[in-house]
Amino acid sequence: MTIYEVARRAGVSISTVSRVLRDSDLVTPDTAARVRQAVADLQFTPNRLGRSLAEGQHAASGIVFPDLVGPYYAEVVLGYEDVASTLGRSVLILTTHGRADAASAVLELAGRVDGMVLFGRTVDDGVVERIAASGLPLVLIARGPVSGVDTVRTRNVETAAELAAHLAAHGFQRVVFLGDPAGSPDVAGRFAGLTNGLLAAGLSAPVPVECAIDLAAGEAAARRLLARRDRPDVVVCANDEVALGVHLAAEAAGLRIPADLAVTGWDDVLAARFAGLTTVRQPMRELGAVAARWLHERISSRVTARNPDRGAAVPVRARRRVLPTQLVVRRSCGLHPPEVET
Amino acid sequence: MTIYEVARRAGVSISTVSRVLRDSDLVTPDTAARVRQAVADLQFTPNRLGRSLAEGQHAASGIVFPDLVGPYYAEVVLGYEDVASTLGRSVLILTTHGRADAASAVLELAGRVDGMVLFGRTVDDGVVERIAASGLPLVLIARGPVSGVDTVRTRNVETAAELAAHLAAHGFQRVVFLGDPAGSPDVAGRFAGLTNGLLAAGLSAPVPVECAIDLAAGEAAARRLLARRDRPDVVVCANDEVALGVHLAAEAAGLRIPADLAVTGWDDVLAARFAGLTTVRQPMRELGAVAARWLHERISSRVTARNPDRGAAVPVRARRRVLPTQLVVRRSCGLHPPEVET
DNA sequence: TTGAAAGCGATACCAA
DNA sequence: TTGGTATCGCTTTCAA
Repeated sequence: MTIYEVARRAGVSISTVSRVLRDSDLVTPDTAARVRQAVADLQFTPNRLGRSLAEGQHAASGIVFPDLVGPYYAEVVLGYEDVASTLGRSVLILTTHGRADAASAVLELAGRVDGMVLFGRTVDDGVVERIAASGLPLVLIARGPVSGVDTVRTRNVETAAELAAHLAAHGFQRVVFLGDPAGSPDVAGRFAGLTNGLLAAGLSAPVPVECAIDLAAGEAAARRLLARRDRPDVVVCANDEVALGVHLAAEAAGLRIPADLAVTGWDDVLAARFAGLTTVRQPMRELGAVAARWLHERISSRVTARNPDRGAAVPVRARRRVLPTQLVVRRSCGLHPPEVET
Repeated sequence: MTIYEVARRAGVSISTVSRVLRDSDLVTPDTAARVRQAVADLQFTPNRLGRSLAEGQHAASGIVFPDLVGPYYAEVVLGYEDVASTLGRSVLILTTHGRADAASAVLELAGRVDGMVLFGRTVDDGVVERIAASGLPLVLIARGPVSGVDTVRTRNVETAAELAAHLAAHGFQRVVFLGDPAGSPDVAGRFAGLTNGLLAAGLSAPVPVECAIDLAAGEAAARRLLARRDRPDVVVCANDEVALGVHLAAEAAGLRIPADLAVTGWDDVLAARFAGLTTVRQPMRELGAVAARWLHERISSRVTARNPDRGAAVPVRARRRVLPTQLVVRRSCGLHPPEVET
């Protein structure tokens, strides 16, 4: 079923059918009606490929995640999809799963979209630079900046320092950080902020214990940690799921939280509320929404052969935005109110 | 940057470049090397539109959700994306948000993919039938069957009846169901099973109280419910988020769970574990994974002009699969072990 | 083994 | 206001 059959049925040329389809006003109401009738009769839907090829536009954008496990990514997708679809763009998602061929998958995706959003821990900066150099509009989420590319992230360092101050006020001494700072910029920022905060409070730097970002890993790591003679006072976790894993391990070991062990997380997922977990709230949907909006602006202001110069008012230089985060104190970090010196 | 430039640089025709790109063995290793060199030099990536148009294949599939809020959908996407991308298909997602123009958005998506998965509560059967009639491979999730279309769902009725029996054994009398059976087939099944189970146990049918499927709605509904003189013994919720909302409302009202009020949910999200919520576990990832696999089979066995008859062994008749679910008893439904008669 | 050329299904320019 | 036709970038016969 193509535009040719519609044209034949309506007794017009394909040009006219195309015009009617695009709501051009260069068509007599009468002819337009005949064409529309034919379209309805044949239940015709124009083929996107033909259309996109001719227009030089996919009318789609992509978002690349390292992984899709847990509420964090789900919320980001949600915010992204919502905005992107409102802006008339289809959404393609891709998960790299830390696979070795992630780069080729991302490159392949790049060929299907008018622009894309890349999370940290998906592909390395070399790939990002290559794609950026190809002229494809790009927005980065939760990763270090790449020259010339917009970046959105959430505040890690400052809020982690705030958390550290809070913990210091509780009087904790032995602080362990559960997570892999080398694994992601977000985690690195949290670790750095925690370190800063503890040092500023006159305490020693936290001990980092490498741990993957999921409940099972947190639980396993905590099991080992809690069996040690020099059990920590408080375990600061890279995210809530790790913290919830610690929670389970502590429970299994017969330790009470926070009496025997304090725990903190990051993200403020739903479960954190019910576990009474002290954590940091991130505007996850907003992260996706901002990325979608920025990407759209970049795409629609792009100067191409077919789009000589619409001259939208988008800054040429790369934008950076850091969304605010908020410390959420619950019972897992100790009895309250502590004597916080502010 | 097109195949023509690569051809010119390598000193061959575009046919040859295309062959090399497709790894055809009709090319001399020598020529192939020259072409690959040119491809590398120019950092050439073939345009997907041209390719798809020529092949008559998108190499992509879509999945349509009513909404993306909460862990349930996130897990389904995860299972879906994982399988689809492994099978070499890009994934497009679309959320209808109950919008009025959902049908046109879905139809538009249909033009971008080789097949798609449709959740319940997205578009009505008329649209599904129309798309199916157009020949696009389809798989339905969590919705009533449509003639000729594969359907995957999870067990609702039987497990809800099992839950009912468990609650009856606890001795509860006044059972309220929080959720909208008319709103989705899943919820309808849960309500029906609950009713069956209670009646079978000699109790009266549950009272349905309409409520949207989210935490805030559950909390609000519970606030009203708990203020009433004839407060229920147990509130059976359409899903976990509603149940967690009830949890919060009960807490706020100074009621203890389960002593003053029992609550149950559905889905077994992470928070359920930490809230001690009795619920039903659903294989959500598996739901997405099965849908992705079935869709792929339908797509690849489709007989088209370009694919005369690969004759893959896919049944012609529509398949139906009901994935098993599992009752997870925790403390929110009462002190244990109750005297369950089995 | 390679190349020329005919599509694939739209859009849009240029004439009429 | 309409129609003819080149074009988008690639795949794939059909010849050579």
